[in-house]
Amino acid sequence: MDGGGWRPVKRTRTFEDVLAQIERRIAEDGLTAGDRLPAERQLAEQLGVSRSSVREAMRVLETLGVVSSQVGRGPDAGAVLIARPESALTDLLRLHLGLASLEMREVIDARHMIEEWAATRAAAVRADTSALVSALAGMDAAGSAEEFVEHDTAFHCAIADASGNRLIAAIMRSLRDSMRRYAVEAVERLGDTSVLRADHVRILEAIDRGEADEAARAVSEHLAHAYRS
Amino acid sequence: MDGGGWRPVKRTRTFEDVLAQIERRIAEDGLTAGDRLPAERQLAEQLGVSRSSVREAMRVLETLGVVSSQVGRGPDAGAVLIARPESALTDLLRLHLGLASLEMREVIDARHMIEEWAATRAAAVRADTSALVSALAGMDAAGSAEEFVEHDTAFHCAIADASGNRLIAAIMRSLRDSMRRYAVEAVERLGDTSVLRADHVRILEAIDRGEADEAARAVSEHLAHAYRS
DNA sequence: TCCTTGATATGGTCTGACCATACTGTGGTC
DNA sequence: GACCACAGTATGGTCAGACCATATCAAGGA
Repeated sequence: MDGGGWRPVKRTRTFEDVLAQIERRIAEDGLTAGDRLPAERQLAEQLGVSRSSVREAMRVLETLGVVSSQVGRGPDAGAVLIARPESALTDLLRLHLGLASLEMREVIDARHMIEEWAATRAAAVRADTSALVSALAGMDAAGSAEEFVEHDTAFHCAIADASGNRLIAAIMRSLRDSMRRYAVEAVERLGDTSVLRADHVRILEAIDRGEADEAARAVSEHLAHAYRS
Repeated sequence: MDGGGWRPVKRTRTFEDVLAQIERRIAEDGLTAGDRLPAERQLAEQLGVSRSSVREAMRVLETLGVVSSQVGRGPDAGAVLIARPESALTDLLRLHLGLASLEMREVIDARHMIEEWAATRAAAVRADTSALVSALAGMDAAGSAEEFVEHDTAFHCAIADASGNRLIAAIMRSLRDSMRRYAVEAVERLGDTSVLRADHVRILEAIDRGEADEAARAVSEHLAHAYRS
């Protein structure tokens, strides 16, 4: 038994303290993307820790898509706050797919879920579809499966963007990133992409007309065409 | 102009090299959750880098929910591969909400999307609902809003689990984590939780009977009851 | 006015040391 | 033989200090 005696046991690692302090500062000072954090050496001195601990905290923040570090001197140098959740999600998916703690099937299904939801929502809010139109043009001009997939990805991510939900759009982008190779193989297997192009037009028109149910149906059937299995 | 001359410019940081090497090793050796990585000092020597760089790489992997480091000696010590995408997603959401690069509205909507999809899927596959039943019992016994939300979260996460998609289940858990305070306030504002309880039973029964559409409807109406706005 | 050049602040990396922790093995004790 | 105390050791966690590469800035000269 401790008998009530208490001594200050260190339970959190130093870099976790640094993380908490930075997070607190972000909340209290209302920092947002574009603002700068103090330099590593300065932060270390302020918090009374070594620069190594500060650096480990910075790696965490960088991994989560919250800061970006630039070397050199000047207004753009140092640690700047950013808002790139995609990068973290992409790394997350890639590593967990590699670890076999996720299967491509699950990624595909999640993508299906998001896309149907986003198309419904985009149609409901009569979203601007100019980004979808230019992605369509890109696909028409594509000369290889890789190029086609590139613009196809842009088209489908534009649907997610059009939903107006940045979180879901970020997840969508990461999912597509993880599926990249898979998508290219699917297109190569398919050979003729005219069916996919027709699907895209149908989706686009449904969103333009604000027909939410038709948009969802069109997306669902399109994905069935693209990844029939 | 470079005139075609080429000199070996260092474009990636050392810890990124380490990350790539570890990722490669995971892929080539087919490592999965539970396997151990070499010790930091050993890894540093193998890769010809300093221990600091190895440590920064470990922080990244830890942030992404891929490794867990234990001090001491023995079979459980060192860096062990794990599969906890939730922790990364939870940190991601918390920080981006703090940075105002995400709004609670977007989190709520994402949660709505997932839950409807998961309920549909759970009903379609006639998933086991025993976890839902025990969460229901927990809610009946709850004495405070916090306690109620705790078991409510368990109930809704169990639906996501029942969908059979680990990625979507992990996202669901992180979303609920981020919404925790918000959910407690919603329940306190509501006062009487009998409507929510009835909704839960309706959802449970729909899933049990395999009625996918009814399950989705029940979830949708339940969320409207819980977060009417 | 423009360019050169040195000063400087920044992140990136390395070395080497020390600490706290937790297992491992050894040896003594009953 | 069974048990326990204790030294040994491998692990991550932290620190201090140094050096490098890079990018800007400021001073000075052409």
